[in-house]
Amino acid sequence: MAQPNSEPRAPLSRELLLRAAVAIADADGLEAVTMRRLGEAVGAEAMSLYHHVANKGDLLDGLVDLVMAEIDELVERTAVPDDAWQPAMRRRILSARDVMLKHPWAPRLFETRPTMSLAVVRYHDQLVGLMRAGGFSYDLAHHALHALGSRALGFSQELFDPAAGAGANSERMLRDMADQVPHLVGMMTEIAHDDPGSTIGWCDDQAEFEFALDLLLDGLARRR
Amino acid sequence: MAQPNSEPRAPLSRELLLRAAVAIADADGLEAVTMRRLGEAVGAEAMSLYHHVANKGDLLDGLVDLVMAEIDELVERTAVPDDAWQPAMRRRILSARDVMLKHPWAPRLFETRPTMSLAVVRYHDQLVGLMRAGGFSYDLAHHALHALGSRALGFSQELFDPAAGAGANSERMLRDMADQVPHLVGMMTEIAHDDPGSTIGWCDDQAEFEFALDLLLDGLARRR
DNA sequence: AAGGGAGACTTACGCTGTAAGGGGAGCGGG
DNA sequence: CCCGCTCCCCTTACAGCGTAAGTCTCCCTT
Repeated sequence: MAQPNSEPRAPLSRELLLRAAVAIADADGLEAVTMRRLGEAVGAEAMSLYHHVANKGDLLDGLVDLVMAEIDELVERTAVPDDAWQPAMRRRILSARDVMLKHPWAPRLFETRPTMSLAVVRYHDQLVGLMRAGGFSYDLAHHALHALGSRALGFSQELFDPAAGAGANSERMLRDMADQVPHLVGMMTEIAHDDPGSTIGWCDDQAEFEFALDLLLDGLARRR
Repeated sequence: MAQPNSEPRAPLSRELLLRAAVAIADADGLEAVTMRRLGEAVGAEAMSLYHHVANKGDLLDGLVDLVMAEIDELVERTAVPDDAWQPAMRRRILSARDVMLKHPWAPRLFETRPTMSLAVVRYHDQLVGLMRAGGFSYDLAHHALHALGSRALGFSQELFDPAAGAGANSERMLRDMADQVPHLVGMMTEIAHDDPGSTIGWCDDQAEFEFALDLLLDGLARRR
């Protein structure tokens, strides 16, 4: 008997924990990432994890860094080096968005973390670098970061998400309170009429995101 | 002895609970609003609160409605009825921002709530109404809501908040990693040089918010 | 072979939201 | 007049959270 233990018992490193945590978050959401559940996923007890991460905050910070690395990787893979500043920023931000869409829990995580990781700071630094190369003053680049806000990282909290309203009956719900929100009902029915295919999911998030992004970038181009 | 109980024992209504919860959140943050702490604040046990709110989610929804009511009240008080759409929206959104600044926990609460309250829907409806009156198509108004995102409600998550980084040494921290983020260091030092008064709090959040808002509104005006 | 440290384990504490059931005051009907 | 019903508020308890503290068991080094 070469293996006295029936369990192979993987070596249990910080990397392993982070990847397992991503898997849990992707599958069941960020709130499902608990120390006990993570321990179970890697075949260990909750307290054993503390030999590889300082505490839960450290683990979450590790997740942020992992997501940022994924963004960097995607940016590098799609890089066309000598773009003008505007398409370059656009590409970078849309790459970030692609990664965020793969990890729906990431936006909330980024917003919740009390400190900003070095990876996030470096990401913004690179955006400022693009703008500087495009002739921006530091002052305008500074304004630009604030104008973009979370959109710079590829997301903007969708407060106005009709799909969140109990699924398929949200359209009906809106119609029921037609007297209370006449303009929204008008807006929804008209837009749904133009594109009768999808009444739920009646707006294309990707297109909306790009519209808003271009609105901002165009405005900045005009002020440059 | 007219009062057999030494404690006056207020009647303990939903309104009372909500107001006490706001007080706790204003004082110690949203995470301090627990059922036990709230019970203590109103002189009752935690479980007694469930006679007036369905559960904690219901309580938080009540807080959202309370904040929205405060916004509506402020908008009504500062209303100058027949503005053009752009200053009207600007005023409305900046009123919302004023309320959010009074309740720093509100943005996170709004983003965290799984469903959108009627009050929030009505707020957006009124924005669409303003845009319609200003000649917007429903399609453009729809784009506009997405472009504004959380800014429509007076906040935009400040991911890039230097004050969050351990207070007064964040400038020094940035300088220490100058080789890693050269553009940010350049930006910070130049802007701090222009206004040597405040190195921490070196950017005026209100001005930045208004810059971004106007960037968006101007862009929409041009596309109208 | 002995010593030591790394990495896993067990136990326990205080915190959370809330399910379940007990008790007393006020009030309406026989 | 008094019984019983209905509100409120109470106490108790449970499962789950992050994690402090202490213990055991290998394996590597000297």
